[in-house]
Amino acid sequence: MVSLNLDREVEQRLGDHDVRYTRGRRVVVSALAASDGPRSAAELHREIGPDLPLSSLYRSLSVLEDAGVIIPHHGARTLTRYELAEWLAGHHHHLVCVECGSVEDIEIPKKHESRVKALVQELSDGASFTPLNHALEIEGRCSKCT
Amino acid sequence: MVSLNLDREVEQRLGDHDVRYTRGRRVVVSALAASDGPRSAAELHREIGPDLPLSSLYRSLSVLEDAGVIIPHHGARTLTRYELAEWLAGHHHHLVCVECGSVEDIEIPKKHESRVKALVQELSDGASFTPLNHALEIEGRCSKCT
DNA sequence: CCTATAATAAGAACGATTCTCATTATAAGG
DNA sequence: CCTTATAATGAGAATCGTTCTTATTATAGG
Ligand SMILES: [Mn+2]
Ligand SMILES: [Mn+2]
Ligand SMILES: [Zn+2]
Ligand SMILES: [Zn+2]
Repeated sequence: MVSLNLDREVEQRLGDHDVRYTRGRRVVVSALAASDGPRSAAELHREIGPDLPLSSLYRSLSVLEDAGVIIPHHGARTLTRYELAEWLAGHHHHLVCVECGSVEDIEIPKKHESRVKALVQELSDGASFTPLNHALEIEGRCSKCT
Repeated sequence: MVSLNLDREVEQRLGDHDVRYTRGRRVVVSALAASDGPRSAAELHREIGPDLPLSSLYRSLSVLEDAGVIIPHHGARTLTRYELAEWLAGHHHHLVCVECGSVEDIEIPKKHESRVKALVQELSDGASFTPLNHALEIEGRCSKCT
């Protein structure tokens, strides 16, 4: 899913935003690239380890979001999870478990995707709304929680 | 959108959960029934007025959620908005403005809805996921923010 | 090397939400 | 009507994720 030149592309993008691609930022991007779904600051901190303090992790997330490298996902109460932006990870949707709160990426076949896209455009037109993106979130129970 | 017997149905549901349909809870349900989209505690408090203290409002929201009368929506950072559950308000989707954060309800024609539903089922099957519901969130700019 | 600027890290501050607990309202029996 | 047990309320403290402040450290150029 993730480009082989991920670091190259992120470096480029951060350069365009006049910020450096530092160690802390690299490790965050790397952790998100290895995830099969969005991750919260706490989850990333657990995964990355205490070498990257929470305050620094939060600031890295903020910088990466401003640069458009990652995007926030708000599927759970009082918790923001992040994932690589779609220009890096590809367009996809989510399976959200109502039991354990986990969120997993899911891709949908192109033909279905184009149908959804057309529907989104049609609905937006009818509401004088300018669509930029759409998210299909499927809520239910994951295989572990069944 | 909302049943004419809303109060009747909510009263019934709360009774099944052994909680009373008190004044505070009624005013919250009424405010949500009058909204064209999900509302946060702060928004409801502004709308309802200071007669219902925030702490009571929050507890009313919690009780109503436990009873399945309202459901939380997590479209905005660090903020939970609530709306009437679908068995009361009907199934629908959302237009989310990335500029001002507002969220508006939108209904989609039945034929489209059934297509989406079929797609959701198909995707879930392929991931051994048990779907309970789905949410199509259209992100973009509302008419005010264009 | 120097120096200006950017990034980091520790902890304080903040805001939304939840909890605690003393007070008040309500329903059911007597 | 009273009584009494239970439920609900409201004020404020506590909590938790997140953001801000500020002193220190790292880095890119000159
Ligand atoms: Mn994702
Ligand atoms: Mn809605
Ligand atoms: Zn699960
Ligand atoms: Zn708007």
